[in-house]
Amino acid sequence: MPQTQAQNPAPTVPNHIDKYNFKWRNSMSDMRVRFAPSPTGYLHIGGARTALFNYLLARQNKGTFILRIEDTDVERSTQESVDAILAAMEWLGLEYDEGPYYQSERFDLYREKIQFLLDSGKAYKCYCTEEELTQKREVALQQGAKPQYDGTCRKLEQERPGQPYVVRFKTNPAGNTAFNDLIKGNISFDNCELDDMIIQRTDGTPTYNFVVVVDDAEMGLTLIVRGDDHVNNTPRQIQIYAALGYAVPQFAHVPMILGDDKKRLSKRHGATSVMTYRDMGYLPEAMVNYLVRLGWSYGDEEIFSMPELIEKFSIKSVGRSAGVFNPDKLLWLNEHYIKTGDPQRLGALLQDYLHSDGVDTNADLDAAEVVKTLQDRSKTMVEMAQKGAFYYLDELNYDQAAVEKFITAEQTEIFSAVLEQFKTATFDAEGIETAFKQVLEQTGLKFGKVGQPIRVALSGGTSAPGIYEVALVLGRERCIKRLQRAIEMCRGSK
RNA sequence: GCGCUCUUCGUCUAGCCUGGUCCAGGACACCGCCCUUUCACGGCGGCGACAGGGGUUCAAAUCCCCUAGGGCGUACCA
Repeated sequence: MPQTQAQNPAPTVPNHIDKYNFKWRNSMSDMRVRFAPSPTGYLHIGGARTALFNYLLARQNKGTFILRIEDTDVERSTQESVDAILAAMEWLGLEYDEGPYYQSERFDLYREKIQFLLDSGKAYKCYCTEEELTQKREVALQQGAKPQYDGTCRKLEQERPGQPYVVRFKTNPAGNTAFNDLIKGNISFDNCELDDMIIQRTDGTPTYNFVVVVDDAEMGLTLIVRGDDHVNNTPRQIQIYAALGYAVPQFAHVPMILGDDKKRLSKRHGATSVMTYRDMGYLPEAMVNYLVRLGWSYGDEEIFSMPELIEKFSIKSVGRSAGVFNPDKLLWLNEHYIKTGDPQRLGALLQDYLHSDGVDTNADLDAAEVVKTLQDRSKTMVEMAQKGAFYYLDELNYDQAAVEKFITAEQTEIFSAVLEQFKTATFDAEGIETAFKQVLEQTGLKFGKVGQPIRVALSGGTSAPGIYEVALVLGRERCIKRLQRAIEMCRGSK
């Protein structure tokens, strides 16, 4: 871990207000950024976007992207959540350079820093009980006053050995604390709005607002990009940086993502877990593209590959207002990436989705060719699997209505004619087309008459890729088998 | 309540800093037409916004003020 403590010199950055002689980090060079999720659930849309922005910035500036797991709340943190977050980041292609660091493994460091604050009179022990505090808060709220800690223990003359306590940070009550947010601009808070926050719980564990400062500083972070639900925490964190003698990094607070009712995005708005989008057949590049465009833009451009993003992304072009998550646009992007994706790669993916549907893909079919016939017709990989299952199925799931209409005694002639042609035709695009032309000549029918019955015979339903394509991908053997089956079915019908 | 902050089509946004080129551009969605062997793809077109009110100015989406609405925070959660 780099030693970054306290040697940061002059705040030459004009961006920064430097009222209290805080030491500001002063450049974007050697950029170090981080994503610091707390492992209390899966990686959600909002977290993924924050991670993505950090990743992009790190790559663009040839900096370092650090992953840190904020698991100081031992009660709510789980290993499953860590695994889920790691898996989601990997899926999205957000590779980190350092970490994951676990805060739960760094308690010694935090304890040391808290002791330092205690020793230097910048923090104090507070013996107020939780009940007392909530009561005071309620009273204050009722009287229309600020629900702040009243500082009872701040003035305590001596310690009370044996009595449980929390440690509070002694906030500077005078003046104000300001910072220049790279997204939101200058933000200033009157210090009287800040109360003495708890930095160590009764059980001895440190709290978020404290450890986040220690870690961000100790890990040498130059820029903090995080959700704007943290802007209110920033002034108190800045005071801690100062008290600990750390240089203050730059901040960029990313606006929240809202649901369609303009409320903070949550489960009741539908899927918010990144990984469930994979399960629903979304491609990671679609998710990345969607996420980055939510709150950021680059002229009129909509489509961005990861390399393009690394080149074009800019924190300056990130909007200041919250954005509504729009599943339709995500779907459209997914459709786009499926349409333009590499058939080979999509073919491999398709097999996985097929397997999830219980379809055996051990047939001698070229998955890439299968994909090519379905790319223009599928918005998701799940949809592609549904539409493409018929290629692999030995026993087709016939659409009843289609069968009653198109696989009847009077179609037998068509099936037989095509069957005969297929037996001898050259089985390539041209050969198949010729075979059909022959049939049309023989029977004197128009393609419209022949097409649907054959489509149903080969695919089981009335909606499928073009007949020539289907026949070609299926290959002679399967086509013949399916046509024979259709003829049998015709006999069975009246 | 208090604090911070935000406000251009239903949604994501361009434009705002450096007023005129904006009776506001793009994208998704929606609607219509065309293409078509099914289903799709695609092409073309349409609908649709400067939150409201004052001011400054020859001229305001762009500058100033007020109002309204939204989001976040106000935890021994992160």
